[in-house]
Amino acid sequence: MSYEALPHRFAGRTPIAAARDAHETLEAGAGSGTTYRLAGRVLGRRGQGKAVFCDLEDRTARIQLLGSADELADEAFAALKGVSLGDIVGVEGELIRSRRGELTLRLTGYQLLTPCRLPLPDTFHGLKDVEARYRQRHLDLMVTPESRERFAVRSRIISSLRRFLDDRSFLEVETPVLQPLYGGAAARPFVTHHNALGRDLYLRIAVELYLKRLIVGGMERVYEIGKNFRNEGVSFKHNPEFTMLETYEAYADYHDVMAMTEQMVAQAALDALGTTVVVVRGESVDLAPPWRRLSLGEAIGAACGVNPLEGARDEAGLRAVLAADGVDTSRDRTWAALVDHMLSHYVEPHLNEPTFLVDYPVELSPLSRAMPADPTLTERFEAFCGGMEIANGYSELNDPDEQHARFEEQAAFGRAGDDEAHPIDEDYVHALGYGMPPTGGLGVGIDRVAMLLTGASSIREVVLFPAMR
RNA sequence: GGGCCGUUAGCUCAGCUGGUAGAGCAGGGGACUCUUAAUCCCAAGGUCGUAGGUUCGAUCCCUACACGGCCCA
Repeated sequence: MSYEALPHRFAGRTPIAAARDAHETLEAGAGSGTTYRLAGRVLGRRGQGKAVFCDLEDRTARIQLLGSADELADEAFAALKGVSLGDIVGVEGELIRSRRGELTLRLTGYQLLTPCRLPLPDTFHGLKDVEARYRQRHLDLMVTPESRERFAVRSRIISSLRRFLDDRSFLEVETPVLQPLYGGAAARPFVTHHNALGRDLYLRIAVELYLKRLIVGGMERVYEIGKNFRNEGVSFKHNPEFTMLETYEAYADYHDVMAMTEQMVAQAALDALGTTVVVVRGESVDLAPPWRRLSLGEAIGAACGVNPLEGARDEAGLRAVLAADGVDTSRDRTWAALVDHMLSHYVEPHLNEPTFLVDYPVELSPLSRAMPADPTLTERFEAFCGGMEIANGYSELNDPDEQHARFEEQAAFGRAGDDEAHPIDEDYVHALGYGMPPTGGLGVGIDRVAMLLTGASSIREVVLFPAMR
């Protein structure tokens, strides 16, 4: 088969679902009198000699085709008899319902548009090999309807988030992926090199510090949806590149941001699924506001008996609590790292319902504003659902001197062996010197939200081409 | 990083106590005018993840490694 002889286009086609929907009430054995042109991939074939039945599938639906020697030209019928599973074809004919009750296009025209030259996976059992589904996503999408739907949900989530923010006068912006200095999160970066500039650059681990410069500049409400890169292990909830939404709103604090977060995620669920109720790890969970709010210290205290945020910073004491439960703390170099470890060990896995943990220690939150009543804590929250962190936000620290001091403290953590400590960003501190209004900021892990709304138990199910070894 | 499990035809899977492999679907050829996991006939398809070891003989037992899954850290 010469590709040059194959059509370059197929005009006037109707989505299969639209053709089906228009004739749902057609009776068995009856014709609709309506002619359609359909195109898609052949995923089933049942030969009958002088009659051929196929199943044609496009993005919207599947429908049966019936081609008979009586109604097709000899050449077209011969071509149809030679069809292979997986071939992409264009057809034309009257929509009827077969005697057995199946909506069917009775063909008067048939054209091969593109052949499938390789054998398809078993069209009955589908592609079961998880590794093959990730490495050859095109095959997975072809034969796994659930997979196609999962990525359609993901797409609807992202458009819902954009609509939500656009409706509230947020401006979508784009900031550098290649950065001279990384920041905005506790993570190890990827390093690359710019030949012409003769210097190393980092792939961003967050967009936070750039978006806040825009707030200093007076943009007031900004957001960015894009890839972040973190040079860390992969797990069911970690991919080295992942999609994050960050928003910054001038004149708002973390309470405002929490309210927006729960509304925005609930709206995304409504837009993507038609409901705010999702099934998470076997339990039905409602994402409708308001979400539960718990203080971080009390949540840890309730789970293990020790509230690490009460009294003095007792590094040895926390280490002993974790060690008593068999947790290896050898890589936790600071008191803050131990608190973070307690959170992820005792609390996070059990937060199935949407929950805001609030009031994080200052050592763990170098970019958040301190609480007036207790400067050891900050106006910060993280949102959890399904045992995962899905969002993080705070009242933004806008005091340049305090920010500089926090960076210095981070540098000390770095010298103590914390390889996720923030580097000092003098340029950012300088920008704060021009005055950043009181601001509330937010980061949302889009992949995690997509997992939540699709019931996926691995991030690889919601990332089209996940990182594989 | 640790533990457990898996890797056999393009796909889904069998393969006993160690004797160099089978099925269904797909792909090739043929029959069939209402089938829908269509059916029937014929032929073809394999470095049993990789490398060692034990053995007369290894898909099978042992070791290491690779890749993947699940659980723990």
